[in-house]
Amino acid sequence: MRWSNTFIPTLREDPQDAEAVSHKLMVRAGLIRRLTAGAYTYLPLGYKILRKAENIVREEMNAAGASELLMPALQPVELWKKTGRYEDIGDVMIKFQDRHGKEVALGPTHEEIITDLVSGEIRSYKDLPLTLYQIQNKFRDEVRPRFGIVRSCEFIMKDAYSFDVDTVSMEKSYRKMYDAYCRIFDRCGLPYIPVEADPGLMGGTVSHEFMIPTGIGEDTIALCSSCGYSASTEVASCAEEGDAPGLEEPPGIEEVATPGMSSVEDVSSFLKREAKNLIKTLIYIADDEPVAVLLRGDHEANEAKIKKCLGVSSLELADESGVEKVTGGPMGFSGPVELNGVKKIADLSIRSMPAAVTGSNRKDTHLKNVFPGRDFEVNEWGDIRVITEDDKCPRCGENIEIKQSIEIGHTFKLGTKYSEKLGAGFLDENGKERPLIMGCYGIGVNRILASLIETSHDDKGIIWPMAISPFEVIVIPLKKGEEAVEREAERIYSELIKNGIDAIMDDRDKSPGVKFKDADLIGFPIQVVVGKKSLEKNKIELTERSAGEKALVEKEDIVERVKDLVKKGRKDKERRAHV
RNA sequence: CGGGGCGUAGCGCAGUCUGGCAGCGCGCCACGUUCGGGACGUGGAGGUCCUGGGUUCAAAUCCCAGCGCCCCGACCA
Repeated sequence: MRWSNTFIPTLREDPQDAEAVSHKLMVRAGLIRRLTAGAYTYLPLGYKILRKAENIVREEMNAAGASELLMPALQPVELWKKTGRYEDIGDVMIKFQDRHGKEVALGPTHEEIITDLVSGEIRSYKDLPLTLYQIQNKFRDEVRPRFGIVRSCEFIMKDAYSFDVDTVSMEKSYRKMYDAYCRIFDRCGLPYIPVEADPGLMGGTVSHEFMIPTGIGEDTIALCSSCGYSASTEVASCAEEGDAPGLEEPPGIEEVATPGMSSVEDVSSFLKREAKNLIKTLIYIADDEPVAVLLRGDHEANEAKIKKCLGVSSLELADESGVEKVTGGPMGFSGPVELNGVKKIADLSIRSMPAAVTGSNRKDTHLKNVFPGRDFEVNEWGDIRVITEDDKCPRCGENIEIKQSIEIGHTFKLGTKYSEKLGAGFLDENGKERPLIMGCYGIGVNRILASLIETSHDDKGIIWPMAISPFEVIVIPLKKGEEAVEREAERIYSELIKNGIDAIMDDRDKSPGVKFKDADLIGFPIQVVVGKKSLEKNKIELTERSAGEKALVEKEDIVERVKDLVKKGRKDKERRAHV
């Protein structure tokens, strides 16, 4: 490819609407442009990288025994109604009516569609196991798209689905996909961490997220460097706090005036008590029943854990009027003391709290010296909070780290959630009808690009690994019109192409500075610079983007040297791939 | 949906407080000189100042309404 023949609009300055490094660099390097919030055009260079990432995914999926197919993005909503996810997914699914008045949707994911397909085609245990996948644009009407292509409303997902006769066999299929994911992310050069996660709306019992720790992303994970424990903060369990220090003569409850102090922050600074000495009381509506959730002031509710603990499917914070109805007092002054007729669920950390501060269920008043057990009873104790940096590792007790991450893949053991509802069964050896046991596996293909840039860049720009770079080599003749320089650059370029190396020729009539800056910004792994001065000494300059050091190479050797470097770069990925 | 910020040439921004000729840098076009880390000179093109309404002799600037984008939160497969 010649630069002058393609379209690589690089920018000197950061776009004003980007905050995340990957977003800024993708726009500056001429990889993407935004059309509207959450929808991006992939320019030629960006699209080329995307296809390279797709191909790695495709190769590993095929190697793991999965078969590629392509389902329509356009889907009837009936199937979603059958599984009950029509309601669950709500406005995230983009829906509209076709000309016949039929309600259709743009697929946010394809469990319903593939299960419906398979239900009509799979009859016998002899057809199983089976794993199918596709790489396709998905549509989700996100509440808040952000970080460029990290969370967009239209994005590219590899979604795979496995079908098995029983859970033992499903575990094998799951493991194959899990291992394939590790190989894919290895080959992409991504520092991924698989963590235990919450299956959420997808259903099933167990799921794993593949996370890339970065400065951005919407997920946080808890990591233990001593034992290797890793889990999404959605599920990471919190160790119970120690026993309450036995006070000789516990002081009695005391009322204090707290005019206008309705937040934990207000109350703690007003009363000069640390947030961790406060008990906050959140009123939730769980499956239409009000529940009081008690947490330490400095802790955050983990709604997934609360749901599990209560065994409910819906959980929503009560609004102002709901709080008043339940507690008799205004929002911001709720407390567990004398709060009757409502179920109270408390985090384990509450148990050992001495002389806590709580709301009184009356306006502008709080209570001091409240002791759990003595001053109020709790219906249910549980681990219902989000893990914090102050917590210890739930496995080994050492310190843990909380890291913001990009979720790049997610694997689920679905079980029979979809197959039962959609009638996807098979006949076993005994002629008995049984539901298919399913798993599903997603990779955000565009997130591979964003994650790579987040984890691999410097102040000059992107540093691509050989496997995902838009081109493996850029050839830069320093001066347009200088015959010897141009002739030599052309020779090297055509030799590289002949040798199957993915090279680009910067044939623009631009100053050397511009060419260097652009090459660094885009981040081609290898730069071959042909200049008059070194050419007079029969030398060509060779730079590896990751190291940044220039080397002078005899011009007779340059093609071989580049070939070696490219091969080595490609080999690295293969070696990692087969560990 | 709540909080904050932004919207002026292709891109990045100043001008808005205090109303009075539409500006700067980069990029772009032409010519010339240049050519090893974002060259220089000369000349030039390019505007719905987000949209609509209002106030005023006069609005990018003040007022009202709306739209779009970004960040934080809520939400999330």
